[in-house]
Amino acid sequence: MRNNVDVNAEDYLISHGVKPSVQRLAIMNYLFSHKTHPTADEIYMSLHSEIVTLSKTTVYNTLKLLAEKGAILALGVDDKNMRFDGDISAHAHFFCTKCGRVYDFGFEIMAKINSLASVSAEGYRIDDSQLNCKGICSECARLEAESE
Amino acid sequence: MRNNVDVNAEDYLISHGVKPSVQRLAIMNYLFSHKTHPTADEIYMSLHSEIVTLSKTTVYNTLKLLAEKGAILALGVDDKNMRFDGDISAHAHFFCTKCGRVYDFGFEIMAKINSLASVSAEGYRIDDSQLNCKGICSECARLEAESE
DNA sequence: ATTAAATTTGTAATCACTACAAAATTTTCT
DNA sequence: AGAAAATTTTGTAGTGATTACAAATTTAAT
Repeated sequence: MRNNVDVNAEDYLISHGVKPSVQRLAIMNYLFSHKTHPTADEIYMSLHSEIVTLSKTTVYNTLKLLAEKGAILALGVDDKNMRFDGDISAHAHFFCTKCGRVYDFGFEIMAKINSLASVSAEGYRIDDSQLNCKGICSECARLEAESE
Repeated sequence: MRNNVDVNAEDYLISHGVKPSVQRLAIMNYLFSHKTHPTADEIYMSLHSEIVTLSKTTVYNTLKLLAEKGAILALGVDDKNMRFDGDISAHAHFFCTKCGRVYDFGFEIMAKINSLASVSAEGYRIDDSQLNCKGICSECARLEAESE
């Protein structure tokens, strides 16, 4: 399930209670094919060329809807922009404060966390659980080391 | 260490490499005595009465400085406002989407996560690690149940 | 005391995101 | 099919948290 390459976006939306439309399918497919955790603006910029009439408001509305329906993840790792992820399987995220890229990791760890009864045992009804990490990614660390 | 009631703010700042000042001490003490994970604006509003000359920019600057120095936590649980925490011990946060309150929990879980080698083993240099949860808190759930 | 360095302050700007209402599209009903 | 209702999309205008910046103030150094 980690790789939704062969998942049909139309069926996927329907199965999450979202009525498909040209715009919604385009956004969903974008998230399926771009594992970069894009911002709303990046999605808009990219889809704008193929759907000329697309509005930025629609992108925001759709992303909000998809997140509410549990079809995508709205990530809070980057405190400047919201980032979106078409992969809803349990995993953690790493935000590089140097290059701004968001990486997936910790699939095992998040599965373990979510399986822990104690997380939900404190009387709260948890709808969303995210493990967000920040720091310097390996590539940026290497570039930094080289330039010295 | 979970309760910094008896910690001297001046010593605390110095030990974190922050030169104390009237404003910095006031903000640090506010976070020590208010476990509500306040926003920058809430801190400003509250301290404004005792330090009349206080500027909102100073509050933002100070919070940023303290977070960079590791003296406080800048929380990304609430995607509208940044929340701040004077308790830097490893623990998770729960944001109630109904009332907006932020609760501490998962002290054991976060300690476990941070001790797991796999978290830092993927080549990234992790500086900050947060487990952020969202949902409905027990009080809001009770109020909702009563009104029905 | 003077000069330099660090800190604070206020205003103006930024920019991600949302509100809102009109326009366009899709669905429903007869 | 055709009209009416419901849904979706669009564009503009706004909001509000955060930052940029430069002047003013405070603190430290010579």
